[in-house]
Amino acid sequence: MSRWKPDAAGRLAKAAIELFAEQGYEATTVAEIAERAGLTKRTFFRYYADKREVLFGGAQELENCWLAGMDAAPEDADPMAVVAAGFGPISDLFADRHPFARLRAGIVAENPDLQERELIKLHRLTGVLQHALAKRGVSDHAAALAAQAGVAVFHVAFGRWTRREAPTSLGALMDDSLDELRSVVTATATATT
Amino acid sequence: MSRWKPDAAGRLAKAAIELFAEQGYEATTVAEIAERAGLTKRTFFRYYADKREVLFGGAQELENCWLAGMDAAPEDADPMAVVAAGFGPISDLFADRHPFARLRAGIVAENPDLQERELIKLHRLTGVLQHALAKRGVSDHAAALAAQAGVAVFHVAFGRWTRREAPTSLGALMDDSLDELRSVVTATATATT
DNA sequence: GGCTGCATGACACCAAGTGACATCACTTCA
DNA sequence: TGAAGTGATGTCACTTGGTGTCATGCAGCC
Repeated sequence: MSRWKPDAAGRLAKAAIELFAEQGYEATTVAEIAERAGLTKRTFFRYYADKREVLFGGAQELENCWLAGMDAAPEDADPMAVVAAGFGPISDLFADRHPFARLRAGIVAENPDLQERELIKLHRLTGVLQHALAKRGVSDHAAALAAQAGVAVFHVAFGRWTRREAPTSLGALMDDSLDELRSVVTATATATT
Repeated sequence: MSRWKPDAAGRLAKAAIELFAEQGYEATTVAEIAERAGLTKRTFFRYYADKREVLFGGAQELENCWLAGMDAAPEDADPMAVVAAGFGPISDLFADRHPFARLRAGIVAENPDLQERELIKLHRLTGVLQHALAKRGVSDHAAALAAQAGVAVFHVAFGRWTRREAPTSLGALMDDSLDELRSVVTATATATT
């Protein structure tokens, strides 16, 4: 019918973000999003399983990127170092997406449903990292803890990154957060008993 | 119009569980649930915010119960002991609900949406416990860790409890899980570095 | 009796999501 | 060159979750 247009998924995501930012998540309808993208509601659902998912398309990419980074870590690295080996690639992945991430974070922050979905994504990510560590021969407990810690560090750093107007390096923020975590944990360890 | 019937919420929950068990969660419609309870779809949504919520009505009760148990802990108890002080009351709370819990667990296990919701509930619960600990003067880090650990112990023990056909004591299972956690953590601590 | 408050029913409505089929552009191959 | 195939999209009808609104019946109360 109408001429073919490239990157339908991308156009849908862009339209969605814009509309969510303009009118709020709940107030915008999937049909509106599709219309702004020059497509149809039906087509929207061919690219995204549900309305929320349009904001979480990056999750898979993040996962792959992190895993790839971990694969590149030396065989004998300790678990936390393996996890941290993903920080660099992740930083690169998001390097040019600061404006998008900022907008997105604001939208998610205002809707409980979206926060639910984000929580799930982080949870799944943790599971994936844990599994990857386990396949490297890391013990179950250590893998679980390192994965938890890694995702927590990413989450904190990413939050700080999106809250800044001027885009700093996400990688630096992740390194900082990891340092903080280390000092907190060791401090607790000394103070306990 | 029709004669007044008591415990509408309870009847809805009962009808829902039955139907979910018979036909699956997705395959049963809110209208069906309401009809079996002798009510209307509209009335269902007056008692439960959404279809999933009918399976999570106990969350608030659990939360209150746990907090009450923690309140009863001695002023100078260490954080983990405070959290564990809720185990007794929780065990009592669920004492006569084993069949229900068993059915419910089976249903939740088969539907991703319901698992999402359960994850959120646990997450919220963690936050509440953490806050309660903080109000007692526990440091933020310790509160976060103790809350996480407590909820994890509850989750594991509850899973084991529901998987048993004969209802054992939930309290005993929680105590066991806590012991396991302790040994795992100390073992890791010694084995590390 | 009449008033008030509460739980519910009845009804219309919106938006998310899906299934089935048509259509258009583009490719391939005889 | 043209028929057949393929992939992305449109069209349309439909189900279901969820809500707003108003009517109705039952209770207690003065």
